[in-house]
Amino acid sequence: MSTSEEPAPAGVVHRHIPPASLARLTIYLRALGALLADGVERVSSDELAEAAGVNSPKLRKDLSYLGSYGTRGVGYEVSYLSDQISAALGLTRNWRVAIVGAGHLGKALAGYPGFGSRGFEVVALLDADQMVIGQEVGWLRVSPVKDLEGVVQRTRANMAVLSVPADVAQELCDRLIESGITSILSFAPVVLQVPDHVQLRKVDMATELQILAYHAQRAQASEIAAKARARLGT
Amino acid sequence: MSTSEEPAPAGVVHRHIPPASLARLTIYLRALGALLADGVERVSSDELAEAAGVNSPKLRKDLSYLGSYGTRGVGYEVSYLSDQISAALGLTRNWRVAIVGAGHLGKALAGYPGFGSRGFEVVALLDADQMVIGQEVGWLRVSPVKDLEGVVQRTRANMAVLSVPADVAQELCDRLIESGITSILSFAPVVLQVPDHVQLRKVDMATELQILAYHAQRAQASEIAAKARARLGT
DNA sequence: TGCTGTGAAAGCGTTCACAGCG
DNA sequence: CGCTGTGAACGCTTTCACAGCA
Repeated sequence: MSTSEEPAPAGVVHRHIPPASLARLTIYLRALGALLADGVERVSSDELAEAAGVNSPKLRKDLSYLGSYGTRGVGYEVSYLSDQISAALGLTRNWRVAIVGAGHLGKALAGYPGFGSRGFEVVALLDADQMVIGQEVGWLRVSPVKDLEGVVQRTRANMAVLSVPADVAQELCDRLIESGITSILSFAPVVLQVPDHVQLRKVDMATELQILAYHAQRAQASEIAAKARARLGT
Repeated sequence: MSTSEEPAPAGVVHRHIPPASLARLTIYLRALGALLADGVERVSSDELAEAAGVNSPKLRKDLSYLGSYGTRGVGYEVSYLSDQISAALGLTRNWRVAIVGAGHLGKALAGYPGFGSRGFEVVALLDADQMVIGQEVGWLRVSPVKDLEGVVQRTRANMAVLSVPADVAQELCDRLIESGITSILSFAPVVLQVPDHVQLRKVDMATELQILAYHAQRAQASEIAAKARARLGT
């Protein structure tokens, strides 16, 4: 298990964690953190699965992509498993995040608690608005987005968050990539074009709400249908 | 095509759109809106797919879950297709959204532009902090979260957004459900427990960043491996 | 005996090639 | 002839049952 595909350079590089598992591993990590804070030393897959809101075979399968870190008949040691997941996700490195756009969203992100911890550090906060530039937000001062390239270089940022209006998102995305950033998390409600070597993830609130609306509408519709059927039945 | 499972009460209820398609349909809708604003009347699946960042067979498959709204040899009429997707997603109803938590994130959401349009209306903004209660945010005044039940009832909210700290999220989630809300979008970094009839969706920035970190780490690792190989090769 | 780790089967989602109309 | 609509094949996820250790 947990073989590397090449002679392996120093650290163990795991062979491909499926995207669906990857997303859940971050949830397990958070649940383990909570257990650790509570002083819990061991968990079974059932308990951890419960805390993470999944079923236990799925959790065990997910963990099996990393290796065998449990003890049969006993369970998992909380701190050890937490470390192993962190390592597999690349959270032992220190990621330096530049937040582009210092509106309410950008400020919310800059102040996000689970952000500073877990290997992420916000090293820059940028905005185009003269009224906002120079403001202090937490430990940071808002830099002019005009100087994006310089700021990225000086702060050695290696990740970026885009929290800007849709109409300027592509332009700023291009400039980030030009500056050497290859990992971008975008909150802008537009489809961004990026080259293959750049990792782009999107968070889209409009999409989320619309999906909720779809389910709510269906629930309502089938409720109405049920009532109609009941009326006809009696 | 597009059959309904029961005698069909008034509007056509489509038989189950796959989750993955559903998420993409919201993107197509946005792209169609942009085309509409530009005065474009017709699109081919190739063009729309390009705008939405997917390949065209996938787009056509997605649209086929709704019905056959295109013209072979020609393409799709922008406004008609837009209406059909809106109808299928339940965006013809008016959704009344209560935002719980008026920190930076809550305020950002309250002011979100693509929010007011497309059938969503923010009808309440609540917070626990005395300093924030009573503040005006856009057209709204922040209400005390203590009166959540009353506010939900008075405003006839039928959806809620949770933008509160993790430690109070479950409690407020329970109160929302108690108040009759069955669709909740949570930004709190915790696993929330909800009954089956409630639709809960989560947006988790920590998860997104960690997924980016994983890919960035892998890219780096394989780069290092490549360099090592190059050195050994020469 | 108890709980982990995992192959094998079932269920979804995506891709593709092409049939079907305008 | 062009572009849509779709069945069938493929690949990825999830589920399950149970083999494997402590």
